Amino acid sequence: MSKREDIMNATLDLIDEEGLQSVTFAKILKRAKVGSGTVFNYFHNKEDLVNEVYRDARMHMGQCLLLGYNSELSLYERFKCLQLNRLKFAITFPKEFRFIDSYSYSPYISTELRMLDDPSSSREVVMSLIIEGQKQGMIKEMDAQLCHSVIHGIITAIVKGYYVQKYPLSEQQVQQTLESSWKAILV
Amino acid sequence: MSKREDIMNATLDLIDEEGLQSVTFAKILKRAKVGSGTVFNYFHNKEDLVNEVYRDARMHMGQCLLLGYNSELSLYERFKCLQLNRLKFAITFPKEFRFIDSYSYSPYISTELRMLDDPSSSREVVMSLIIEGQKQGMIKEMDAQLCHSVIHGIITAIVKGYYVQKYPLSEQQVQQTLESSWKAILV
Amino acid sequence: MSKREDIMNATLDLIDEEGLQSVTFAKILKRAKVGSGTVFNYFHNKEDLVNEVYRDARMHMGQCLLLGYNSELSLYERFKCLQLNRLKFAITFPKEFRFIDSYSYSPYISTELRMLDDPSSSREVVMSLIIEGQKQGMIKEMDAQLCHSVIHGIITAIVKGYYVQKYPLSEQQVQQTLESSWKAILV
Amino acid sequence: MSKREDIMNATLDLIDEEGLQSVTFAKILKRAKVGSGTVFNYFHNKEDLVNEVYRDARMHMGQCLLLGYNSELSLYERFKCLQLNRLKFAITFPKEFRFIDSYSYSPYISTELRMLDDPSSSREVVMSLIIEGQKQGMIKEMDAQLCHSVIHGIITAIVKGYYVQKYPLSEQQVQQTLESSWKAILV
DNA sequence: AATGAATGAGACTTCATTCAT
DNA sequence: CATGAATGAAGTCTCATTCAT
Repeated sequence: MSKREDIMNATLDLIDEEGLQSVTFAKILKRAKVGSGTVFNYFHNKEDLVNEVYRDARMHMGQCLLLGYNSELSLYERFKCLQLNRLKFAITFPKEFRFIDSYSYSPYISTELRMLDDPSSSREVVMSLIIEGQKQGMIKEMDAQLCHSVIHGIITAIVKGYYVQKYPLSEQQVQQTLESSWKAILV
Repeated sequence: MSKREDIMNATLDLIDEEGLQSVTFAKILKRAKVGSGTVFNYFHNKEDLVNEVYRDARMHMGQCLLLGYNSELSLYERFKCLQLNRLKFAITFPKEFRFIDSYSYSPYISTELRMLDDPSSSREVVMSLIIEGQKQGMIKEMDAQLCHSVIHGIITAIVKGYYVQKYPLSEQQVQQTLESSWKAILV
Repeated sequence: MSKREDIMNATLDLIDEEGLQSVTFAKILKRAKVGSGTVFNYFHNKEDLVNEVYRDARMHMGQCLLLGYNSELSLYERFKCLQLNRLKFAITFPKEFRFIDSYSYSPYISTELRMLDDPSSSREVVMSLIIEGQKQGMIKEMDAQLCHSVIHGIITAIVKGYYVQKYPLSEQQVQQTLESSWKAILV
Repeated sequence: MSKREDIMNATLDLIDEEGLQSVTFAKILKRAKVGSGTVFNYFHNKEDLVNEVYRDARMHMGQCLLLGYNSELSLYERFKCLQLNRLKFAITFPKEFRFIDSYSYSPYISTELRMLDDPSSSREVVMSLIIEGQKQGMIKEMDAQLCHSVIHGIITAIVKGYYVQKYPLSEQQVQQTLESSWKAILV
């Protein structure tokens, strides 16, 4: 693994463990096992490093959200695919998910990066799915953005509870969660 | 207003504006218009100050969440009351809400404080309401904590979208949100 | 003596001894006997500190250059006064003089400061004296700025030779220098 | 052109543009278009590189100062030749001249190098010319070194004014400058 | 109680230099 | 010879905290 990756991994780990505010170069260097100068051969400064880590996490999530998405499937199946992908991503890559969730609106993250759209723009996919459902009369006639917030918010809250071990997430509970989020926006 | 309050208000303002990580004493002192030594007459150190601000915010939210709660009302009305109270609090006191939402799991906030239960323990009220609904066969038989996460998550996501002006929150949209969260947990 | 003065004196000393480029805060702090933070209560950064030292030196020199200047005196006597004042300043305050001479065109010194005119603008006094002499037919008809460079250059070169002990500057040699510079610009 | 020369030229350019203190290897490497290791094949370290550049400049100036010098000519003509050579060198090779003038007494330049005598020792030529003139009763009886400082100082001051465009140096003004410096040391 | 000058640990960053390729 | 990734000593500067007034 390259030094650059070592540094980025160490940074993500530390952000997750101690919070962005308490991540120092000294800690990063020690964990990544590189000399202090090395970081600056790859990143212009600390903010740049953090932003690169953020960009990577966003790109990664963007890819995962659309895994196995098949526009031929029924509305409900597509909905479940997208919601499940998000849930799985959050569970499989908790550090990435938490970092994105916690710091997207931190002043440390540049505005342009925050606005970053996923590679294949999963956000757009979800939005158009909602609108399609509304046209079909299945999904409630409410602001599509609001709708999006509702279903996204459920997943986010669920995984956060899972992280702090308020409950496990068995197969059954995952299904219940998906159903809940589906029912929340039905007419 | 006392110096102590000046300091705490300035601190909350700055946390909301710039993020906890970039709040320095220098900025607090300037905004609160006090000398640097004064802070240490009221707070042991910076962590202590932040935790006091956090405690205040939590206490305040705890009070607001149960405003007008009447255990005589129907299950649905009680549910709406609690959800609406949370939504109103978030809209009326955005700085408090965001601070609590963003930093509850920051290492800066002491564990005991994070666990803090509201004065009249609104959390318990919500939980028992869920369990009561499940006994009556109205609310879906899923982990009560999970259920709680779902309805809480919807409110949180909605107000965050509102903060960044993805949509306004008209009376109608508020009602739609409450309905959504209710339907999300119905059998 | 105030800490601020301690710091400025230490800085001037070190610049003179080791050159601007090798002056570090560590050296300044040690010599001025102050803590590292103290400097930054008085100066915004290193460049600011150096510029303040430069400003002081320029102000000081400006005052010295016009000491005892009497516009009633004869042209030659006024000329000698000005030249002698510069020579004396250079001899009495070698650190200030060398600093000004060496670093006026260093990028470290801000442009505005470099352009700084002496309090009572000794430069203007010299220039008008030259022009007056030209009108009287005593001083050679050459560009007044060029004339000024000539007489200033002689003093500068002389004191630099004196600094490196190429020769002492006895009373007689001072007089010879003044005469030389006078003759250099006579018709 | 060899890499070695590329490096030395880049170094001189940068010293002139930004000052010795802010010249870094990174800048040199970029401008000279060589890898970082390459420098160390030619120069032991940074100080060594700078000293080599200085030596070259001094050697070059030494050669130029005696161009066309003819010991058969009259005292005044020889004087003018030497002074004019210095003036021309300064105008033709401003980077070399400024480097020598500014940093001869910098601690970066080794003492031995600073003392360096020109190949054909122009300094000695000027000095003996002065002494010869004094024996003939043409040049004022003052310390020969002082005398040397006077005429050298005039040229230095003139070209510095020219560099910052205080005035152009027309043929006439060059002649006036030479005359001035001659008159400055006449009896 | 209120102040703010002084402090120093520790943060970020630069840069000359090395060394394996 | 030529390269440039890696290095770490040393630099500048920040900031929470102390303490005499």
